[in-house]
Amino acid sequence: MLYHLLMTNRTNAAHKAHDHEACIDTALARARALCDDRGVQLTPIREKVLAIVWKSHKPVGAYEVLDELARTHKAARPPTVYRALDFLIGEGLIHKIESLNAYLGCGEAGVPHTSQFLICRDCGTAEEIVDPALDKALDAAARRARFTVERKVIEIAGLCARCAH
Amino acid sequence: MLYHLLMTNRTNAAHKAHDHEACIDTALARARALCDDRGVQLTPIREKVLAIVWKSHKPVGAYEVLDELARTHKAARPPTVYRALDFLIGEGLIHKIESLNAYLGCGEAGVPHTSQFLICRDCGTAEEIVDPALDKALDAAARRARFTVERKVIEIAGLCARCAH
DNA sequence: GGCCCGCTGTTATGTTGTATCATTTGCTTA
DNA sequence: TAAGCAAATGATACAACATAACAGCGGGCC
Repeated sequence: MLYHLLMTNRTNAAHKAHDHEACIDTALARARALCDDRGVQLTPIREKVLAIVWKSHKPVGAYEVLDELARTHKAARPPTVYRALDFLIGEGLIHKIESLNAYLGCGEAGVPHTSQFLICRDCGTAEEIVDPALDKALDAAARRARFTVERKVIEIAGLCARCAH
Repeated sequence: MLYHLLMTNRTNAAHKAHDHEACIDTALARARALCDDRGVQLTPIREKVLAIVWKSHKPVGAYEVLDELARTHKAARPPTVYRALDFLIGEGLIHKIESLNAYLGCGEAGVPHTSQFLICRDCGTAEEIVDPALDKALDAAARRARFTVERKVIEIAGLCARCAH
């Protein structure tokens, strides 16, 4: 079941012209399943925030999430959003894009991985890629420096294939 | 001359217990030489900001720079600092550490390179490393995605060799 | 002199993120 | 059932990071 969801999502993410409704639904279903497995609460607010982040494949700012959330949840304030984002990051359901101070749905939720991001400055989309060779090279470099890795931020900015034409 | 400076600095940067006064002096001398070559102005404000960033091997926040700068330059305001930082980044004399919203002197100024950063969460120091293999792996990953790279952010957080003991 | 250009001064504001304490909710346990 | 507890949310205030916009100044150039 989880495997199926993963593959479905992966396929969608790989193509820009995809059924994004299905993309969101898949991500939410997977999130629900994961949280259920782990015994943590994907509360309505958290689920709504996750859905907002998944509205597109562009990283979304926290205050943009707040604006969206406030449409259905008048009491929403910055801490409401940041708590939900922190939870979602902690559960590996979204990533923070440090170079944009923005947040992006994780296309590999539930699968241990290190992501890299390709961020198009033209259309704003960010593609999450998982390249084990790159990850290994990074570990090797850290090891040479006797550095204990806890977190990796790899963000490549430029032009996506579509926008480079 | 430039080569000598580079090597001197590199040696210093590689050891934590180094003569940091010399480290700063070297960086400033190199910066002056580079700006002179390029016909751009390393004004007193810019040079002071560069010196402040080089005060340690820890990334420094813009407002920390501002506080320091204001000690000798009462008129300093946020734009003063951000303009200087932008200039220094543009000339490749400092780097911005995206995951910390902070700035770090570039140990390889004047040499075309892509840096990676090893940032210790314990002591706060950031080591700049240049690993061509890692860089190549990154380019290869981007190429596979038909992505045109313009900027790379590679920041590894964890524990440095000293702090991991 | 008159012009332009690069740099800095100055005021105000925009954007991103946290601290802190109060309240609610649902579960446990006596 | 009531007391107690933990997790989540509400609410207010503020801290930290960054930029917009316009004014003034000084040096080089015709």
